[in-house]
Amino acid sequence: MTQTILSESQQDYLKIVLDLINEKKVARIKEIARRKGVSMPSVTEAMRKLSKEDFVQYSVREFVELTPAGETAAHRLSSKNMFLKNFFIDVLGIENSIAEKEACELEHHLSVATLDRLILLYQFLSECKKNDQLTLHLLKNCVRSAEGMSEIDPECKSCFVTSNFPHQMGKSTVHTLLAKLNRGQKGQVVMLGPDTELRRRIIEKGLLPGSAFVLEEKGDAESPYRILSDGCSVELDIKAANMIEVAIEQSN
Amino acid sequence: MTQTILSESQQDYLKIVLDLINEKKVARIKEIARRKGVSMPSVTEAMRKLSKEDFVQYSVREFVELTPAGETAAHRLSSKNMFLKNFFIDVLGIENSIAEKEACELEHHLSVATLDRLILLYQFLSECKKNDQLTLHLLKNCVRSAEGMSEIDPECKSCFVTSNFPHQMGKSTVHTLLAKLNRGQKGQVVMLGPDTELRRRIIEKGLLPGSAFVLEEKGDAESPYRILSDGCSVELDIKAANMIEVAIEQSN
DNA sequence: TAAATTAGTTAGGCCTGCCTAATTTACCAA
DNA sequence: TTGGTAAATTAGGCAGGCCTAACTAATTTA
Repeated sequence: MTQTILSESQQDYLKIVLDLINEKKVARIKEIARRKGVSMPSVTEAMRKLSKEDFVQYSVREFVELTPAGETAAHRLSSKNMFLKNFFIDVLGIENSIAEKEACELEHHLSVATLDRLILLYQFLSECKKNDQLTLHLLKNCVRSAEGMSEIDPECKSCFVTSNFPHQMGKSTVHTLLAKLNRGQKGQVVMLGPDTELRRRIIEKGLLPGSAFVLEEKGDAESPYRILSDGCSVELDIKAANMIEVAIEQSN
Repeated sequence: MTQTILSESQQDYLKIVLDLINEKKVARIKEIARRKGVSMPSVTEAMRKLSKEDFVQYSVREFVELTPAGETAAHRLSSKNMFLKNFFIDVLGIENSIAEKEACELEHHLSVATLDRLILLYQFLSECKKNDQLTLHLLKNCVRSAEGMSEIDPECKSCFVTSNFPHQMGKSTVHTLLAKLNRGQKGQVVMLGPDTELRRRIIEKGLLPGSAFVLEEKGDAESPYRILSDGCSVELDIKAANMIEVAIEQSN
């Protein structure tokens, strides 16, 4: 596996292409240029280069498509971005549009090790939600409010964590393990389990708390689970699938 | 004030120069090159450019010095770096050398707004230390340990926050406000107060939790406090000085 | 004090990632 | 079927931040 190193800019291109394909089915040079804020010739050039290194499939005057390698890279970046943004909004209480910008700035520079720890912190606060409202109130007041530090706001209703999750958005959900889902079921990752080694492998595949997905193929001891997240296919062995807590919509 | 924008690389150079001046009194081309991992001609060129824009004072074959503008920029970056590193180590439990590298990666891309929130989070955990050991234990177990998530380690002795502070390093300290110190006293910033506007101004000056300093000039309603931190002079009005909690060594 | 060593500079190049201007292609509509 | 228009490409340039090779200045050291 020749690990070609993608520059930040190249990764951005891949992410934009992925987004466009998910949103509009096809990725055109012009739209890529618009989103990246560069001129069309710059995009043409970049696509040519990415296609030479086999991250996109592209020939003159055709739509841009992602190769599996490109999809992997794009998805990785994209999910990091999503998580960071949620972290900033949910934990640090940063305003949406700023959080978005900040996430784009930082996504390239955050190592998996650190990301892992941030995820754990995020998960810790999720746990607190269940049994330690007081601490959360305090945290909210400290971190979020302008005049923090001393008073508790008893009116604090919104929660810190997972506010972008479906169950925070008016839908009623239940939690279960990914391994228990059936083919075709949709869900959203809530929590990754404790095994560090395994957790990192999952993180590297771009499956982070907040990732929405559909189960495409239910695996077993032999064959892997295959899920579709962000338009990208991700394979997980059963051990990993048993370590991922997910939220699914209540079926009643 | 013509806000010349410094590139990342240029900021790095300034920080390295500051470090060298603090450590070895003078900054030589060769040593800058070594630390930055570039060749000497690259440094010469960079210094020439920085000197043209008045961030360093430099003429051929002489030592490099920082101008006030350069010092400000360097100090800002440097303190951001220190804080991030501490945050990674103390809160996220990341291993020292990785934390250091990660801090260097991220320091350029973290906005003051986000930095502010991270500082508040850090301070929140400091507060917890006083009255909520249980939550900290949980957090420690969740975020730091490999097998997190479920068990509480009753043996957890080290604390999360401020472990790089003098009082964590075997020295006995007391906390007070910066405004109350006398000229010549040394201290370390522990906490910034609640006023967001003011707090940001302080953060922008590079005075963050963890910053060590000496009070050079005690101010009053008229004249500012002047402190020396990291070899850089920082001025604060009395309002700011009253908002900064510091640790000083016990004088007994 | 002359040779050797080390630090720093000059000159010339390279690569990335952009740009503008001019041209080509593709498609749509009359 | 023929313009017209929009999308994309080609060509040529530029700046930042690096590099190597060759040279010069300053400092040892013998």
